[in-house]
Amino acid sequence: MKPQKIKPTEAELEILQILWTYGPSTVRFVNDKLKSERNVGYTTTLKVMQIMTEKGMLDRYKDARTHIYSALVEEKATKNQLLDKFVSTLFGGSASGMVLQALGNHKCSTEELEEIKKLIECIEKQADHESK
Amino acid sequence: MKPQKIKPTEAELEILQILWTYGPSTVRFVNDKLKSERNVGYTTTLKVMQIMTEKGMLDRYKDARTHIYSALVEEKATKNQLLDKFVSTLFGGSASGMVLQALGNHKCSTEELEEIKKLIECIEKQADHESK
DNA sequence: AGTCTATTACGAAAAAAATCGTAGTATGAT
DNA sequence: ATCATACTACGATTTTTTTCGTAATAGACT
Repeated sequence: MKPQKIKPTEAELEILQILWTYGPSTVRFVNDKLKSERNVGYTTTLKVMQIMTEKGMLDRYKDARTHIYSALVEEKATKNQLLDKFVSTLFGGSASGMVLQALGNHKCSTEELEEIKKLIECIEKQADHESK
Repeated sequence: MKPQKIKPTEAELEILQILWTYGPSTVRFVNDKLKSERNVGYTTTLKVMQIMTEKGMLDRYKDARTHIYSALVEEKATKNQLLDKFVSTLFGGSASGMVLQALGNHKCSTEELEEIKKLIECIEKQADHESK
């Protein structure tokens, strides 16, 4: 089965991000989180989440008088797909090009940099093994 | 002067990418490039480029019977801004989180990995100096 | 001059996304 | 039972983006 094309809109992505971070939530909760960033009405958020449910991005169940929504699309897979697209549109498919620009412009802590280095070494070691 | 908010749409981004890569071009050229990816009519591309010109993203001058368009928005700055937004929407602002996921999932050549490592060491060295 | 061709201008339509008002419904409190 | 409250459902509107048809224009060719 081909991995379905996930193509959330901006608004949908914001909502997914909240559900991924905090787990299954009510519309009220999601809307409150959104409002800490920008102004958005309750029914707007509700509507978007209803549409997402129709599209199969979210699932929901009734709990007392409210609905609890949860993300059906998997966080890692979705982000990977978006990352892919981002890299291919903006960096001609070169992940390293994107990484170089990201590192050059964002402040990462020393710990974070160390973690990245560690991962690189790990990848290199693997490649080394495979080539034997 | 505040750096203007650049918010190209998908279609606009594709066009910018072509202009950044190949330099000032005609609509015909851009449309041909686009068509190698997906189907899009000539007047569609023309229209988008005209709108981009109105918005101040592109500039153009008349050459014989055609127009030559060029990007007014700077490549690096634009990509940085988009990267910023991407990181903040999808990775809670953690550039390293994004980098880790990117490296984990894209194949980078050994040379590319080395280049990234080099950059990291360079950044670390700088930080070290500054802290003295 | 008349015809062909490549391009631009203009406007409209279609499609996609975001927004919100209003009404209905159910629960809990008085 | 009545009222207040907190949701949901529904539909409509607005805004943004994409798309393209048609007509006007200007060289190039004969």
